[in-house]
Amino acid sequence: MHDIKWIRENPEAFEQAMLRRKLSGTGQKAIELDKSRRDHVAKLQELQTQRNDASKAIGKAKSQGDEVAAQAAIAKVADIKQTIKTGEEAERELTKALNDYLLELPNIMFDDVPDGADEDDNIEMHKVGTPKTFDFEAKQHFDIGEGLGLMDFEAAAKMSGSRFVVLKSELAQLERALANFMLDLHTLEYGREEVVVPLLVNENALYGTNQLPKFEADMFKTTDGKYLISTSEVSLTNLVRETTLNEADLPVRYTSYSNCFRSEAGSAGRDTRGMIRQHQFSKVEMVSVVHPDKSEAEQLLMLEAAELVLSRLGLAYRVVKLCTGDTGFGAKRTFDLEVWLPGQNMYREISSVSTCGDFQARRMSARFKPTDSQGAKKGAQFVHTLNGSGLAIGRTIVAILENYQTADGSVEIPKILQPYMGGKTLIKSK
RNA sequence: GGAGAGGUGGCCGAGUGGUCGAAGGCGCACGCUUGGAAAGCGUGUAGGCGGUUUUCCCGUCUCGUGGGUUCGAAUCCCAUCCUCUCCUCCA
Repeated sequence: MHDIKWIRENPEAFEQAMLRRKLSGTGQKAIELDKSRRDHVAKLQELQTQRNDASKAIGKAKSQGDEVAAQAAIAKVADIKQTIKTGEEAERELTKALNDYLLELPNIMFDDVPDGADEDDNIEMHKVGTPKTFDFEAKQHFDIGEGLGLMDFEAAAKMSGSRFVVLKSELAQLERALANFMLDLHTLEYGREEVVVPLLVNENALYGTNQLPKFEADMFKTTDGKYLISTSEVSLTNLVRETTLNEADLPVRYTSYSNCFRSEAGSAGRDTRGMIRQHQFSKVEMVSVVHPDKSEAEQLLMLEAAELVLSRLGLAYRVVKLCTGDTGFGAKRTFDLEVWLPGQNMYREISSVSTCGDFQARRMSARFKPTDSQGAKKGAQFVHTLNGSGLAIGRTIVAILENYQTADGSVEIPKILQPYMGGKTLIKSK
Protein backbone atom coordinates (compact mmCIF):
# COMPACT_ATOMS: atom_id res chain seq x y z
CA MET A 1 0.00 0.00 0.00
CA HIS A 2 1.16 3.50 -0.75
CA ASP A 3 1.72 6.35 1.64
CA ILE A 4 -0.97 8.87 0.81
CA LYS A 5 1.28 11.64 2.11
CA TRP A 6 3.92 10.69 -0.38
CA ILE A 7 1.38 10.68 -3.20
CA ARG A 8 0.22 14.10 -2.09
CA GLU A 9 3.74 15.48 -2.12
CA ASN A 10 4.91 13.73 -5.29
CA PRO A 11 1.89 13.59 -7.57
CA GLU A 12 3.86 13.68 -10.85
CA ALA A 13 6.30 10.98 -9.79
CA PHE A 14 3.42 8.81 -8.63
CA GLU A 15 1.55 9.26 -11.87
CA GLN A 16 4.63 8.29 -13.86
CA ALA A 17 5.12 5.21 -11.71
CA MET A 18 1.52 4.07 -12.17
CA LEU A 19 1.65 4.72 -15.90
CA ARG A 20 4.27 1.99 -16.05
CA ARG A 21 1.54 -0.24 -14.59
CA LYS A 22 -0.84 0.89 -17.32
CA LEU A 23 -2.86 2.93 -14.85
CA SER A 24 -3.55 6.61 -15.31
CA GLY A 25 -5.08 9.24 -13.07
CA THR A 26 -4.67 7.11 -9.98
CA GLY A 27 -2.72 9.67 -7.99
CA GLN A 28 -5.26 12.34 -8.78
CA LYS A 29 -8.08 10.06 -7.71
CA ALA A 30 -6.31 9.19 -4.48
CA ILE A 31 -5.60 12.84 -3.76
CA GLU A 32 -9.24 13.74 -4.35
CA LEU A 33 -10.41 11.01 -2.00
CA ASP A 34 -7.86 12.15 0.55
CA LYS A 35 -8.81 15.78 0.16
CA SER A 36 -12.49 15.21 0.70
CA ARG A 37 -11.68 13.08 3.69
CA ARG A 38 -9.38 15.65 5.25
CA ASP A 39 -11.75 18.53 4.61
CA HIS A 40 -14.45 16.53 6.26
CA VAL A 41 -12.29 15.57 9.21
CA ALA A 42 -11.36 19.20 9.82
CA LYS A 43 -15.02 20.18 10.03
CA LEU A 44 -15.87 17.23 12.17
CA GLN A 45 -13.07 17.96 14.59
CA GLU A 46 -14.31 21.52 14.97
CA LEU A 47 -17.70 20.16 16.03
CA GLN A 48 -16.11 17.64 18.33
CA THR A 49 -14.17 20.40 20.00
CA GLN A 50 -17.39 22.28 20.67
CA ARG A 51 -19.07 19.19 22.02
CA ASN A 52 -16.15 18.28 24.22
CA ASP A 53 -15.92 21.77 25.65
CA ALA A 54 -19.63 21.74 26.40
CA SER A 55 -19.46 18.31 27.96
CA LYS A 56 -16.66 19.40 30.22
CA ALA A 57 -18.73 22.39 31.27
CA ILE A 58 -21.58 20.05 32.09
CA GLY A 59 -19.37 17.85 34.17
CA LYS A 60 -17.98 20.81 35.99
CA ALA A 61 -21.37 22.33 36.64
CA LYS A 62 -22.76 19.04 37.90
CA SER A 63 -19.88 18.48 40.24
CA GLN A 64 -20.47 21.95 41.63
CA GLY A 65 -24.14 21.18 41.99
CA ASP A 66 -25.13 23.92 39.57
CA GLU A 67 -28.00 22.11 37.90
CA VAL A 68 -29.23 25.17 36.04
CA ALA A 69 -25.92 25.75 34.29
CA ALA A 70 -25.70 22.07 33.51
CA GLN A 71 -29.11 22.01 31.85
CA ALA A 72 -28.26 25.08 29.85
CA ALA A 73 -25.07 23.48 28.55
CA ILE A 74 -26.89 20.26 27.75
CA ALA A 75 -29.40 22.14 25.69
CA LYS A 76 -26.67 23.98 23.91
CA VAL A 77 -24.91 20.87 22.83
CA ALA A 78 -27.94 18.76 21.97
CA ASP A 79 -28.23 19.77 18.35
CA ILE A 80 -24.53 19.31 17.66
CA LYS A 81 -25.00 15.70 18.47
CA GLN A 82 -26.83 14.60 15.38
CA THR A 83 -24.48 16.53 13.16
CA ILE A 84 -21.52 14.77 14.72
CA LYS A 85 -23.12 11.38 14.39
CA THR A 86 -23.72 11.71 10.69
CA GLY A 87 -20.34 13.33 10.37
CA GLU A 88 -18.64 10.33 11.94
CA GLU A 89 -20.45 7.99 9.61
CA ALA A 90 -19.32 10.06 6.67
CA GLU A 91 -15.75 10.03 7.95
CA ARG A 92 -15.77 6.24 8.13
CA GLU A 93 -17.06 6.03 4.60
CA LEU A 94 -14.54 8.50 3.27
CA THR A 95 -11.69 6.75 5.04
CA LYS A 96 -12.80 3.40 3.73
CA ALA A 97 -13.14 4.74 0.22
CA LEU A 98 -9.59 6.06 0.29
CA ASN A 99 -8.24 2.93 1.87
CA ASP A 100 -10.03 0.59 -0.50
CA TYR A 101 -8.70 2.57 -3.40
CA LEU A 102 -5.13 2.55 -2.14
CA LEU A 103 -5.28 -1.20 -1.54
CA GLU A 104 -5.88 -1.77 -5.23
CA LEU A 105 -2.93 0.24 -6.48
CA PRO A 106 0.16 -1.81 -7.36
CA ASN A 107 3.64 -1.14 -6.10
CA ILE A 108 5.99 1.32 -7.72
CA MET A 109 8.66 -0.47 -9.68
CA PHE A 110 12.34 0.37 -9.70
CA ASP A 111 13.71 2.43 -12.57
CA ASP A 112 15.82 -0.48 -13.74
CA VAL A 113 12.75 -2.62 -14.39
CA PRO A 114 12.54 -2.74 -18.18
CA ASP A 115 9.41 -1.58 -19.95
CA GLY A 116 7.50 -4.32 -21.63
CA ALA A 117 4.13 -5.95 -22.12
CA ASP A 118 4.61 -9.55 -21.08
CA GLU A 119 7.14 -12.28 -20.47
CA ASP A 120 8.57 -11.93 -23.95
CA ASP A 121 9.96 -8.56 -22.92
CA ASN A 122 11.78 -9.83 -19.84
CA ILE A 123 15.52 -9.27 -19.88
CA GLU A 124 17.86 -12.19 -19.61
CA MET A 125 20.51 -11.38 -17.02
CA HIS A 126 22.69 -14.43 -17.31
CA LYS A 127 22.71 -18.11 -18.17
CA VAL A 128 24.32 -20.83 -16.14
CA GLY A 129 25.06 -24.31 -17.39
CA THR A 130 24.56 -25.81 -20.81
CA PRO A 131 21.07 -26.89 -21.79
CA LYS A 132 21.10 -30.64 -21.78
CA THR A 133 20.74 -32.54 -25.02
CA PHE A 134 20.24 -36.26 -25.61
CA ASP A 135 21.01 -38.66 -28.40
CA PHE A 136 17.43 -39.83 -28.18
CA GLU A 137 14.21 -37.88 -28.17
CA ALA A 138 13.81 -36.24 -24.79
CA LYS A 139 10.51 -36.99 -23.14
CA GLN A 140 8.38 -34.64 -21.10
CA HIS A 141 8.22 -35.25 -17.38
CA PHE A 142 4.72 -36.70 -17.35
CA ASP A 143 5.66 -39.35 -19.88
CA ILE A 144 8.70 -40.21 -17.83
CA GLY A 145 6.81 -40.26 -14.56
CA GLU A 146 3.94 -42.28 -15.91
CA GLY A 147 6.42 -44.54 -17.64
CA LEU A 148 8.01 -45.23 -14.30
CA GLY A 149 4.59 -45.95 -12.89
CA LEU A 150 5.21 -43.46 -10.12
CA MET A 151 3.17 -40.48 -11.30
CA ASP A 152 -0.58 -40.91 -11.49
CA PHE A 153 -2.82 -38.15 -12.74
CA GLU A 154 -5.83 -40.38 -13.21
CA ALA A 155 -5.96 -41.55 -9.64
CA ALA A 156 -5.65 -37.94 -8.51
CA ALA A 157 -8.40 -36.85 -10.88
CA LYS A 158 -10.80 -39.45 -9.50
CA MET A 159 -10.63 -38.08 -6.03
CA SER A 160 -9.76 -34.43 -6.63
CA GLY A 161 -10.33 -33.46 -10.24
CA SER A 162 -7.88 -32.04 -12.69
CA ARG A 163 -4.57 -30.42 -11.81
CA PHE A 164 -3.70 -32.80 -9.03
CA VAL A 165 -1.15 -35.57 -9.02
CA VAL A 166 -0.19 -38.62 -7.04
CA LEU A 167 3.50 -39.39 -6.65
CA LYS A 168 4.71 -42.75 -5.43
CA SER A 169 7.81 -44.52 -4.22
CA GLU A 170 11.00 -42.85 -5.44
CA LEU A 171 9.14 -39.81 -6.74
CA ALA A 172 7.44 -39.32 -3.40
CA GLN A 173 10.82 -39.78 -1.80
CA LEU A 174 12.31 -37.29 -4.22
CA GLU A 175 9.85 -34.67 -3.02
CA ARG A 176 11.00 -35.21 0.54
CA ALA A 177 14.67 -35.31 -0.43
CA LEU A 178 14.39 -32.02 -2.29
CA ALA A 179 12.68 -30.34 0.64
CA ASN A 180 15.40 -31.48 3.00
CA PHE A 181 18.20 -30.53 0.62
CA MET A 182 16.78 -27.04 0.09
CA LEU A 183 15.99 -26.42 3.73
CA ASP A 184 19.47 -27.51 4.74
CA LEU A 185 20.99 -25.10 2.29
CA HIS A 186 18.90 -22.16 3.46
CA THR A 187 19.25 -22.82 7.15
CA LEU A 188 22.85 -24.01 7.38
CA GLU A 189 24.42 -21.81 4.74
CA TYR A 190 22.25 -18.72 4.79
CA GLY A 191 21.17 -18.67 8.41
CA ARG A 192 17.48 -18.77 7.71
CA GLU A 193 15.15 -19.83 10.45
CA GLU A 194 13.03 -22.83 9.46
CA VAL A 195 9.35 -22.38 10.17
CA VAL A 196 6.26 -24.53 9.94
CA VAL A 197 3.40 -22.23 9.10
CA PRO A 198 -0.39 -22.30 9.01
CA LEU A 199 -1.72 -23.17 5.57
CA LEU A 200 -5.10 -21.69 6.33
CA VAL A 201 -5.16 -17.97 7.00
CA ASN A 202 -7.68 -15.22 7.50
CA GLU A 203 -8.32 -12.42 5.05
CA ASN A 204 -6.27 -9.88 6.96
CA ALA A 205 -3.16 -11.90 6.37
CA LEU A 206 -3.92 -11.91 2.66
CA TYR A 207 -4.47 -8.18 2.55
CA GLY A 208 -1.05 -7.89 4.14
CA THR A 209 0.73 -9.72 1.37
CA ASN A 210 -1.55 -8.26 -1.30
CA GLN A 211 -3.33 -11.38 -2.53
CA LEU A 212 -6.43 -9.48 -1.47
CA PRO A 213 -8.40 -7.57 -2.48
CA LYS A 214 -7.43 -8.02 -6.12
CA PHE A 215 -6.66 -11.70 -6.51
CA GLU A 216 -9.32 -13.50 -4.56
CA ALA A 217 -10.16 -15.62 -7.59
CA ASP A 218 -6.74 -17.26 -7.47
CA MET A 219 -7.36 -18.75 -4.06
CA PHE A 220 -9.40 -21.43 -2.39
CA LYS A 221 -11.72 -20.17 0.31
CA THR A 222 -13.08 -22.30 3.09
CA THR A 223 -16.67 -22.34 4.26
CA ASP A 224 -15.70 -20.39 7.36
CA GLY A 225 -14.07 -17.58 5.45
CA LYS A 226 -10.46 -18.62 5.62
CA TYR A 227 -8.19 -19.16 2.67
CA LEU A 228 -5.63 -21.79 1.73
CA ILE A 229 -2.33 -20.03 1.22
CA SER A 230 -1.18 -19.68 -2.36
CA THR A 231 2.41 -19.46 -1.12
CA SER A 232 3.98 -19.60 2.31
CA GLU A 233 5.18 -16.07 1.63
CA VAL A 234 1.80 -15.20 3.10
CA SER A 235 2.34 -16.96 6.40
CA LEU A 236 6.03 -16.15 6.70
CA THR A 237 5.66 -12.46 5.99
CA ASN A 238 2.70 -12.20 8.34
CA LEU A 239 4.92 -13.40 11.15
CA VAL A 240 5.94 -9.77 11.57
CA ARG A 241 2.43 -8.38 11.17
CA GLU A 242 1.62 -5.63 13.66
CA THR A 243 4.97 -5.81 15.34
CA THR A 244 7.67 -3.27 15.99
CA LEU A 245 11.08 -4.89 15.83
CA ASN A 246 14.28 -3.50 17.24
CA GLU A 247 16.74 -2.43 14.60
CA ALA A 248 19.19 -4.95 16.04
CA ASP A 249 16.70 -7.75 15.28
CA LEU A 250 17.01 -7.09 11.56
CA PRO A 251 17.39 -8.80 9.23
CA VAL A 252 14.87 -11.53 9.95
CA ARG A 253 15.27 -14.44 7.57
CA TYR A 254 12.76 -17.26 7.33
CA THR A 255 12.38 -20.35 5.24
CA SER A 256 9.54 -22.81 5.10
CA TYR A 257 8.59 -25.96 3.27
CA SER A 258 4.87 -25.96 2.68
CA ASN A 259 2.09 -26.91 0.39
CA CYS A 260 0.56 -24.15 -1.66
CA PHE A 261 -2.89 -24.00 -3.20
CA ARG A 262 -3.94 -22.07 -6.25
CA SER A 263 -7.20 -22.16 -8.06
CA GLU A 264 -5.46 -20.67 -11.12
CA ALA A 265 -8.81 -19.45 -12.28
CA GLY A 266 -7.41 -17.52 -15.20
CA SER A 267 -5.14 -20.18 -16.59
CA ALA A 268 -7.52 -22.73 -18.05
CA GLY A 269 -5.87 -24.31 -21.04
CA ARG A 270 -2.29 -23.55 -20.00
CA ASP A 271 -0.04 -26.45 -19.08
CA THR A 272 -3.00 -28.75 -18.77
CA ARG A 273 -0.85 -31.84 -18.81
CA GLY A 274 1.63 -32.66 -16.15
CA MET A 275 2.86 -31.13 -12.96
CA ILE A 276 3.78 -27.64 -14.13
CA ARG A 277 0.55 -26.00 -13.08
CA GLN A 278 -1.29 -27.69 -10.22
CA HIS A 279 -3.92 -26.70 -7.72
CA GLN A 280 -1.68 -28.06 -4.99
CA PHE A 281 2.07 -27.99 -5.02
CA SER A 282 4.87 -27.69 -2.55
CA LYS A 283 7.55 -25.10 -2.29
CA VAL A 284 10.44 -24.08 -0.13
CA GLU A 285 10.06 -20.38 0.38
CA MET A 286 12.41 -17.67 1.60
CA VAL A 287 11.20 -14.50 3.26
CA SER A 288 13.38 -11.70 4.54
CA VAL A 289 12.44 -8.72 6.65
CA VAL A 290 15.15 -6.11 6.45
CA HIS A 291 16.20 -2.54 7.11
CA PRO A 292 15.20 -0.29 4.19
CA ASP A 293 18.85 0.33 3.34
CA LYS A 294 19.50 -3.38 3.03
CA SER A 295 16.75 -4.59 0.75
CA GLU A 296 18.69 -4.19 -2.50
CA ALA A 297 21.51 -6.38 -1.25
CA GLU A 298 19.07 -8.83 0.26
CA GLN A 299 17.38 -9.48 -3.02
CA LEU A 300 20.71 -10.41 -4.56
CA LEU A 301 21.48 -12.67 -1.63
CA MET A 302 18.17 -14.45 -2.08
CA LEU A 303 18.75 -14.81 -5.76
CA GLU A 304 22.16 -16.28 -5.06
CA ALA A 305 20.66 -18.86 -2.71
CA ALA A 306 18.02 -19.89 -5.24
CA GLU A 307 20.65 -20.16 -7.95
CA LEU A 308 22.79 -22.29 -5.70
CA VAL A 309 19.96 -24.80 -5.34
CA LEU A 310 19.75 -25.16 -9.11
CA SER A 311 23.46 -25.30 -9.76
CA ARG A 312 24.01 -27.91 -7.06
CA LEU A 313 21.30 -30.00 -8.68
CA GLY A 314 23.25 -29.69 -11.89
CA LEU A 315 20.40 -28.00 -13.71
CA ALA A 316 20.96 -25.43 -16.43
CA TYR A 317 19.05 -22.22 -15.88
CA ARG A 318 18.88 -18.58 -16.67
CA VAL A 319 17.99 -15.54 -14.66
CA VAL A 320 15.62 -13.00 -16.11
CA LYS A 321 14.58 -9.62 -14.85
CA LEU A 322 10.85 -9.25 -15.28
CA CYS A 323 9.62 -6.35 -17.35
CA THR A 324 6.95 -3.92 -16.16
CA GLY A 325 4.14 -5.94 -17.68
CA ASP A 326 5.17 -9.16 -16.00
CA THR A 327 6.14 -7.83 -12.57
CA GLY A 328 3.69 -8.78 -9.86
CA PHE A 329 1.33 -6.39 -8.12
CA GLY A 330 3.33 -6.08 -4.91
CA ALA A 331 6.86 -6.17 -6.28
CA LYS A 332 9.26 -3.34 -6.92
CA ARG A 333 11.44 -5.69 -8.93
CA THR A 334 11.39 -9.41 -9.61
CA PHE A 335 14.02 -11.83 -10.86
CA ASP A 336 12.80 -15.15 -12.17
CA LEU A 337 14.90 -18.26 -12.36
CA GLU A 338 14.02 -20.39 -15.32
CA VAL A 339 15.23 -23.95 -15.50
CA TRP A 340 16.00 -25.74 -18.72
CA LEU A 341 13.47 -28.46 -19.55
CA PRO A 342 14.76 -30.73 -22.34
CA GLY A 343 11.36 -32.35 -22.81
CA GLN A 344 9.73 -29.00 -23.45
CA ASN A 345 12.88 -27.68 -25.09
CA MET A 346 12.60 -24.40 -23.26
CA TYR A 347 13.31 -22.57 -20.03
CA ARG A 348 10.47 -22.57 -17.49
CA GLU A 349 10.00 -20.53 -14.35
CA ILE A 350 11.04 -22.37 -11.21
CA SER A 351 11.65 -19.51 -8.82
CA SER A 352 10.72 -15.90 -8.42
CA VAL A 353 12.60 -13.50 -6.17
CA SER A 354 10.90 -10.21 -5.40
CA THR A 355 11.55 -7.15 -3.31
CA CYS A 356 8.48 -5.32 -2.09
CA GLY A 357 10.00 -2.33 -0.31
CA ASP A 358 7.62 -1.18 2.40
CA PHE A 359 4.53 -2.02 0.33
CA GLN A 360 3.55 -5.08 2.37
CA ALA A 361 4.94 -3.69 5.61
CA ARG A 362 2.51 -0.81 5.40
CA ARG A 363 -0.38 -3.15 4.76
CA MET A 364 0.41 -5.24 7.79
CA SER A 365 1.99 -2.57 9.94
CA ALA A 366 5.39 -4.20 10.33
CA ARG A 367 7.89 -1.70 11.65
CA PHE A 368 11.18 -1.34 13.44
CA LYS A 369 12.63 1.21 15.80
CA PRO A 370 15.82 2.71 14.40
CA THR A 371 18.71 3.30 16.75
CA ASP A 372 20.81 6.42 16.20
CA SER A 373 24.55 6.75 16.78
CA GLN A 374 23.96 7.52 20.46
CA GLY A 375 21.94 4.36 20.79
CA ALA A 376 18.71 6.25 21.29
CA LYS A 377 15.58 4.88 19.67
CA LYS A 378 13.72 7.08 17.28
CA GLY A 379 10.28 6.77 15.78
CA ALA A 380 9.26 3.53 14.14
CA GLN A 381 9.71 3.06 10.41
CA PHE A 382 8.35 0.41 8.09
CA VAL A 383 10.57 -2.54 7.32
CA HIS A 384 11.18 -3.85 3.84
CA THR A 385 10.01 -7.34 2.90
CA LEU A 386 11.30 -9.74 0.28
CA ASN A 387 10.26 -13.17 -0.83
CA GLY A 388 11.64 -15.79 -3.11
CA SER A 389 11.11 -19.42 -3.93
CA GLY A 390 14.00 -21.62 -3.21
CA LEU A 391 12.55 -23.55 -5.06
CA ALA A 392 9.17 -24.77 -6.22
CA ILE A 393 9.44 -28.50 -5.54
CA GLY A 394 6.97 -29.78 -8.10
CA ARG A 395 8.75 -28.00 -10.91
CA THR A 396 12.09 -29.14 -9.56
CA ILE A 397 10.89 -32.72 -9.84
CA VAL A 398 9.85 -31.94 -13.39
CA ALA A 399 13.30 -30.55 -14.12
CA ILE A 400 15.10 -33.52 -12.62
CA LEU A 401 13.00 -36.01 -14.54
CA GLU A 402 13.57 -34.27 -17.83
CA ASN A 403 17.24 -33.49 -17.34
CA TYR A 404 18.29 -36.79 -15.82
CA GLN A 405 16.26 -39.11 -18.01
CA THR A 406 17.98 -41.96 -19.79
CA ALA A 407 17.23 -43.77 -23.03
CA ASP A 408 15.50 -46.67 -21.28
CA GLY A 409 13.18 -44.43 -19.29
CA SER A 410 15.08 -44.54 -16.05
CA VAL A 411 16.06 -41.39 -14.22
CA GLU A 412 19.39 -40.73 -12.57
CA ILE A 413 19.38 -39.09 -9.17
CA PRO A 414 21.48 -35.94 -8.95
CA LYS A 415 24.57 -36.53 -6.84
CA ILE A 416 23.69 -33.93 -4.26
CA LEU A 417 20.38 -35.68 -3.57
CA GLN A 418 21.70 -39.20 -3.27
CA PRO A 419 22.45 -38.91 0.46
CA TYR A 420 18.87 -37.71 0.90
CA MET A 421 17.60 -40.74 -1.04
CA GLY A 422 19.24 -43.41 1.01
CA GLY A 423 22.20 -43.58 -1.35
CA LYS A 424 20.06 -44.48 -4.33
CA THR A 425 21.53 -43.38 -7.66
CA LEU A 426 18.87 -44.35 -10.15
CA ILE A 427 15.12 -44.55 -10.41
CA LYS A 428 14.86 -47.65 -12.55
CA SER A 429 12.35 -48.14 -15.26
CA LYS A 430 10.34 -51.24 -14.61
C1' G B 1 -19.15 -28.01 20.11
C1' G B 2 -20.92 -26.72 25.67
C1' A B 3 -20.06 -23.69 30.35
C1' G B 4 -17.36 -19.89 32.68
C1' A B 5 -13.47 -15.97 33.13
C1' G B 6 -10.83 -12.26 30.79
C1' G B 7 -8.66 -8.72 26.96
C1' U B 8 -6.32 -1.32 29.83
C1' G B 9 0.24 2.18 28.05
C1' G B 10 7.07 -1.47 26.76
C1' C B 11 5.49 -4.86 31.11
C1' C B 12 2.43 -5.61 35.70
C1' G B 13 -1.89 -3.51 37.37
C1' A B 14 -5.95 0.16 39.30
C1' G B 15 -10.09 2.29 37.44
C1' U B 16 -18.30 0.28 37.13
C1' G B 17 -20.93 7.15 33.60
C1' G B 18 -18.13 13.17 34.24
C1' U B 19 -12.59 17.51 33.93
C1' C B 20 -9.32 9.76 32.45
C1' G B 21 -4.96 9.05 27.54
C1' A B 22 -5.84 6.79 32.12
C1' A B 23 -3.56 5.96 39.59
C1' G B 24 0.40 3.01 41.34
C1' G B 25 4.49 -0.13 40.40
C1' C B 26 8.30 -2.12 37.10
C1' G B 27 11.27 -0.97 33.07
C1' C B 28 13.60 2.88 30.30
C1' A B 29 15.85 8.06 29.58
C1' C B 30 17.95 12.37 31.68
C1' G B 31 19.60 15.03 36.06
C1' C B 32 21.17 15.29 41.26
C1' U B 33 24.04 12.42 44.58
C1' U B 34 29.11 9.36 44.28
C1' G B 35 36.06 8.56 43.53
C1' G B 36 32.97 5.19 40.52
C1' A B 37 28.68 2.24 40.93
C1' A B 38 24.38 0.60 43.62
C1' A B 39 20.74 2.59 46.57
C1' G B 40 18.21 7.12 47.13
C1' C B 41 15.95 11.65 45.26
C1' G B 42 13.92 14.57 41.11
C1' U B 43 12.07 15.01 36.15
C1' G B 44 10.38 12.71 31.89
C1' U B 45 8.46 8.42 29.25
C1' A B 46 1.98 5.56 24.04
C1' G B 47 0.39 5.79 19.10
C1' G B 48 -2.51 7.36 14.60
C1' C B 49 -4.54 11.47 11.98
C1' G B 50 -5.04 16.70 11.02
C1' G B 51 -3.51 21.78 11.73
C1' U B 52 0.35 25.03 12.68
C1' U B 53 4.91 24.73 11.67
C1' U B 54 8.99 22.22 12.44
C1' U B 55 12.83 20.93 16.79
C1' C B 56 7.32 24.82 20.34
C1' C B 57 2.35 24.14 20.27
C1' C B 58 -3.01 23.08 19.27
C1' G B 59 -7.11 19.86 17.97
C1' U B 60 -9.02 15.05 17.32
C1' C B 61 -9.21 9.78 17.64
C1' U B 62 -7.46 5.36 20.12
C1' C B 63 -8.40 1.31 27.02
C1' G B 64 -8.93 -6.13 21.58
C1' U B 65 -12.22 -4.80 17.13
C1' G B 66 -16.93 -2.81 15.18
C1' G B 67 -21.55 -0.73 16.28
C1' G B 68 -25.11 1.41 19.92
C1' U B 69 -27.05 4.25 24.37
C1' U B 70 -25.76 9.22 26.51
C1' C B 71 -24.77 16.16 26.74
C1' G B 72 -20.50 12.93 28.09
C1' A B 73 -18.19 5.80 27.82
C1' A B 74 -12.15 2.36 29.69
C1' U B 75 -16.75 2.20 32.64
C1' C B 76 -23.60 0.59 30.28
C1' C B 77 -25.81 -2.44 25.82
C1' C B 78 -25.13 -5.50 21.25
C1' A B 79 -22.02 -8.03 17.86
C1' U B 80 -17.35 -9.99 16.80
C1' C B 81 -12.19 -11.68 17.32
C1' C B 82 -8.64 -13.56 20.55
C1' U B 83 -6.73 -15.73 25.27
C1' C B 84 -7.35 -18.79 29.67
C1' U B 85 -10.03 -22.71 32.75
C1' C B 86 -13.40 -26.91 32.88
C1' C B 87 -16.29 -30.40 29.94
C1' U B 88 -16.85 -32.74 25.16
C1' C B 89 -14.24 -34.33 20.88
C1' C B 90 -9.72 -35.70 18.89
C1' A B 91 -4.20 -36.58 15.96
